[in-house]
Amino acid sequence: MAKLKAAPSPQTLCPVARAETVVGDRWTVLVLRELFARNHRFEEIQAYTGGTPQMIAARLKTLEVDGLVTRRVYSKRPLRHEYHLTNKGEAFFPVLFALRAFGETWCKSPREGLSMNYTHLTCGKPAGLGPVCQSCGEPLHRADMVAERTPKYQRERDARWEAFKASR
Amino acid sequence: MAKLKAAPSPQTLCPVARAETVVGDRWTVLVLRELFARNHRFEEIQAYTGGTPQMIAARLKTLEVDGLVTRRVYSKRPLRHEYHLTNKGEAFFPVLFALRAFGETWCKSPREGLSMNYTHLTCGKPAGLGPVCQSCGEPLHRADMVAERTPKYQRERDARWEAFKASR
DNA sequence: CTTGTTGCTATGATTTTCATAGTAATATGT
DNA sequence: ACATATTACTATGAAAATCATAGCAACAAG
Repeated sequence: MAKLKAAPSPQTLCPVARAETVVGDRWTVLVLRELFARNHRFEEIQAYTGGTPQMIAARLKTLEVDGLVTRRVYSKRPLRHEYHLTNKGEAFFPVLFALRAFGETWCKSPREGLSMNYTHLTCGKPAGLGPVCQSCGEPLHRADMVAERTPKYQRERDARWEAFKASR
Repeated sequence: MAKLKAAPSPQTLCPVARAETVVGDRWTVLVLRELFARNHRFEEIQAYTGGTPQMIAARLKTLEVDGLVTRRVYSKRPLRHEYHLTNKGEAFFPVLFALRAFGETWCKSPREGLSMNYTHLTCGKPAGLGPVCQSCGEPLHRADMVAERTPKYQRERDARWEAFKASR
C-alpha cells in the first residue's frame, strides 16, 4: 500500500511551510472543499472531485492523522463512515475562501463571471469576495454565510454525479 | 527536460479548483513566499526554500507562464534575471496570509509562539492574524503592513543561507 | 441467489521528485 | 595568462507518487 505520510515533524518555523505540509496538495484541498460543501461520504467526495479512490482514501487518511478530519460511523452493518471537519479543519476556511477569491478574479475569462455567490446572513446582502462583507463591511465568517452556486456550475456538479453513478 | 506544464485549460467552473491548478503545489507556494519576502534572485529562492534547482526553475517557469511572475534583466553581461510578482501574483497575498494564520495557529506547539509579526502601518499597531487588523479593525492589505520575523526564525533563515553558500 | 450499494484495495504503466553532480558564461584576482 | 568565484541553471538516474483500470468485501433488497 502507499505509504501513509502525514505531515512530517516540522523542520522550519515558517508558518506557511508548516501549513503547506498539511494542506499543500491539490487533492487535499479539493477534498476539504467538498467537506465544506457538506458532502461527507466517500463516494460524494470522489464524484465531485473526480479523484481516483486511492487519491481520496489517501487524502482522507492523512487529513485524519493531521487532525483536520474525523471519521464518524453512520452505519454499523455494514460498517460505514462519514468524514467531518474538526475545529482545525474548519480553521482552513479562510484559506479556501481566499483561494476562491483568487480563482474567481484571476483564473477566469471575463465573460465567465462568478461561479458562487455568498450571502452574508448578518446583513442579508451579498458578501462578495471578502475578507470583509462587500455590503456591510463586517469581517466574514463561515457560520454567517450561505453559499449558492450559479445554475451553470450547479449543472456541472450534477453532471459529475450522474457520470460517476453511471460508471458503476 | 521536464515537461513544462502550466495550468491546463480549465475543465471546471469551480474557482478553488481553478486556483489550485495554478498555485496548488507546495514548492510553488514557497517560491511565492520568497517573492513576497522580496527575494528576487534564483539563488535566494533556492536557499531559503531548500528546493533543488530543478524544482525552483520549473516553478518559476510555470508561474511565469501562468502570469504570476515576470522575469526582469538585472545584468546584461552575464545575462541575469530577477523574478518579480505581477498584479496577479500580488493577488495571491490573501491566500498566503490566511495560510500563515492557519500555520501559526494550528501547526505549532503552544510554546513555539508566532514566527512572524505584522505591524499595521495605518494604525501603527500589531495587525494580528487577520483578515482585519487586530488593533484597529480595518481590513488588512499587504501594502499597509510590515512583516518582522522573530529572532529565532530569522536565525533559521540566516543559517539556511549560510549552509547554501557553504555548499558551493 | 442474483443484483445493487458503498467503500474501498490491487496492479502496473507513467510521471514526478529528489539528491547529486556538472555545465555555461562571465568577472575578478594574481 | 590562468585559476578561482559567482550566478543560474541542466543532466542523470534512483525512488516515490500518480493515474487509469479493475476488482473485492460486506452487506441489503428483491
